[in-house]
Amino acid sequence: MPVSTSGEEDDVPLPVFSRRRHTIKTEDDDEYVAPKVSRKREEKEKNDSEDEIVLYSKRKRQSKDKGDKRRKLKKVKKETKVREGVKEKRVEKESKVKKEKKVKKESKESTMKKESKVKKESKVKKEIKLKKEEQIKEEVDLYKWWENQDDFDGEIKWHTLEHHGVIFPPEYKTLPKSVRLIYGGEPVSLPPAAEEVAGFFGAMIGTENAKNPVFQKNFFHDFIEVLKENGGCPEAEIKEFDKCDFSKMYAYFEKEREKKKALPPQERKRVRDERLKSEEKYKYCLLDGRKEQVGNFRIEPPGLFRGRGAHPKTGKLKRRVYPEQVSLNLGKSAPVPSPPRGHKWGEIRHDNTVAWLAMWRENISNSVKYVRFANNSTLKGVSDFKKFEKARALKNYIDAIRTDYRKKLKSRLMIERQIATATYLIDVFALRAGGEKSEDEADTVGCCSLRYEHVFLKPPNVVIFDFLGKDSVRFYQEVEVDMQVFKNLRIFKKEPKKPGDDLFDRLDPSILNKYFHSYLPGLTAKVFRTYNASKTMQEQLDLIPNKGTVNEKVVQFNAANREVAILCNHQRNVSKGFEAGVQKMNEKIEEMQWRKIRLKRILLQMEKKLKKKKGDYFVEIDELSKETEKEIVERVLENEKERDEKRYTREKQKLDWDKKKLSKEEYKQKSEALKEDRKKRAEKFKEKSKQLKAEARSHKYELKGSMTVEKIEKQVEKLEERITNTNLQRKDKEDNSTVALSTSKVNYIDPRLTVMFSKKFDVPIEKLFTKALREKFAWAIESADAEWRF
DNA sequence: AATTTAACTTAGAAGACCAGGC
DNA sequence: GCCTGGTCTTCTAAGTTAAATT
Repeated sequence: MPVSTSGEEDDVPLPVFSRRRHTIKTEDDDEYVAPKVSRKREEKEKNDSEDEIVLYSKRKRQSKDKGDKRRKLKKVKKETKVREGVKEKRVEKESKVKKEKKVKKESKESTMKKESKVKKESKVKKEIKLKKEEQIKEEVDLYKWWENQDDFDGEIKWHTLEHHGVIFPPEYKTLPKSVRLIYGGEPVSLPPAAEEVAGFFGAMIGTENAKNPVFQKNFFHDFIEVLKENGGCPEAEIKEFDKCDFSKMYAYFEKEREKKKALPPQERKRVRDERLKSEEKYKYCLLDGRKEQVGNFRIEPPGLFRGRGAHPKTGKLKRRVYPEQVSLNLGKSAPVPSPPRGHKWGEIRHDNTVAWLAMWRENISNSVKYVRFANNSTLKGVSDFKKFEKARALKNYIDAIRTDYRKKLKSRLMIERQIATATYLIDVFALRAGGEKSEDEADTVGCCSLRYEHVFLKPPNVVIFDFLGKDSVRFYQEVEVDMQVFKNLRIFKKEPKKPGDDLFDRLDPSILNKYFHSYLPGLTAKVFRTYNASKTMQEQLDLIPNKGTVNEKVVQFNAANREVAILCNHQRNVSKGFEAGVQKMNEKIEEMQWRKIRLKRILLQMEKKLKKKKGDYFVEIDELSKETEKEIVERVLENEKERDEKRYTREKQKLDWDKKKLSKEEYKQKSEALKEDRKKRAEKFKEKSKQLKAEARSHKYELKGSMTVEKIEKQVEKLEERITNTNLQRKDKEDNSTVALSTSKVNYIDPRLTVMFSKKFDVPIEKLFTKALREKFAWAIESADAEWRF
């Protein structure tokens, strides 16, 4: 145990080790040597440097504030002056763009005409659909901010802002009287507010959440609270979760779900269109006179909080939000949207330095939720663009940063060593910053918050990371690290540290980020993730040869994307149907294999000499054992039988459904026909079954006159194609089962890389970006060419 | 406090499959 | 035998909201 120095512990109750930064013995010869200075001096040094940091940041802040103010003033002046001119210019530009688009459209139409003669109707339909989409897009997305980039630095985010407020979830409608909570065997009545909460849980019976004891406890606590607030339950005092029986409620919701599912399509469409129409006006807002889309204009409905991982608050009641709790952010001269009848808005603000339209405070952890612009909006686009440009700027500093941290890995100052080591981890393993978390959040960590137990050291230089990261996604990696990093980690784990203690006891994200700022203003830990993700993507794309079909190229692109996703540890849960899906695919492949072999046997039976001509072609015949074949045949038959049954019940159902519309005579006739059909099928099946089984036994086939060698060979070829295809699909499915590609595509890979790939490899961008992403990344689609590099 | 990143849920689209018509 | 269009199934994208960073 090292002797603690001076009276430092007095003020801050930190464990001893966290205040120590020297004299740590290591087992290896190349041990960490404490700086050869007196303790006093060391302390001074430390204090000095710490003081300096504080002073520095203070100074910086002051000057920054001043500068900001000055800049702000200047900016406002300049912008108001310039704005008018810009506006004019913009109008000009827009009309020009419009004209250009018109011309484009016309030429497109003429080519379409030509094509339509050749192509099928359905294709034309698709094109029309696309065109419509384009038109809608044009309406919204006329403004191309990226052609006007100069007016986007500075604090001011907008000059005028109008919107229609938010949509509130519908009021609670009480359940039918018969649908009750059962308490201790007796149905009880609940005040509507409490019934609603009970219903939230009732709807979740059977889910993993509802089985989670913490979820149950939190739910029940809040349920009782609401019950008490509303006068309680007249029949019984509800105080034990285990006495509650939600099955009536569950059954009711289940039935409602079924009903909704069974709704005829037209009715569904009608409901949907109605909803869309009533929401239309909330979808758009007016920002600096331009129409822009709003993202989440709906206030979150009440429900049970579904915290991820082992969240201490999971299951708590997320309360209903009323207009009184909602603040709107609007331009000064914008009309205030009228609140729902009988209500008032909480607050009207006019803050043009922020990018939100409305906010409210939620009751789970008392944080703020915002209504923001859509992903295709100017403001989001601008910040996305800036994000990627910042990551690209890091390119010019990364060598220096790497050289520095390699050097500082051996620094005599503990804090420097920790900074260097952390930077190494962030740079190499793409860890997140790892801010401190409170007790009432899930226990997840990032770099700075890594603890003793999250890192296992295996000499000489293997490290096993095992911890829960964001969203409680497990980060597990066994990796080789730089020798010095290994030594450092060992030092950071040195006694008296024990499980539960911070590995980087001198660090938090702000310290780390301050260090990064010294290289490049605005450089933070997360920029490294963006940089390394995009860098990796660039490298991976560079490896892809420009050949093959479009689909093959897309597969290659996805493989590159997957590398990035793995780097960023973007995982997803294996979907529940996955196992079964793979199994089914395997069976399908097996079946096709069997069909192929069967065809080849037929070929041989037709012409024996074929075997001599191309022996290899027939080798696989012997690779299918009789037992397996029998199994396959039985399975094939089983499936067919099932299908026939299903088909019958379906048609019967349909007929019964239409019963009212038909005369008795008609109905009778039709059901007779159905039965007849069923009988016929059964007979046919029996025959087929007999034949296939016999074939499997004897390998003798009944040849039909229409068969020719060429035709069968063609069929074999087709099957082969399908088999390789299905195999590929299965591999893709397996490879992607636990990896989420979209997160990196949406957030980390510079979209211009995707655009570059699209142009260079002649892959339509629609194959790589969904409609939403095409809109979000419109700036990239227009600005990158085939030669663009990250 | 404000913004970005993230996985989960769900609704609807795409694809597989099949029957019936040419 | 091939095409087409309807139906069922599977997959995906959009939407939602939790959980990070700064």
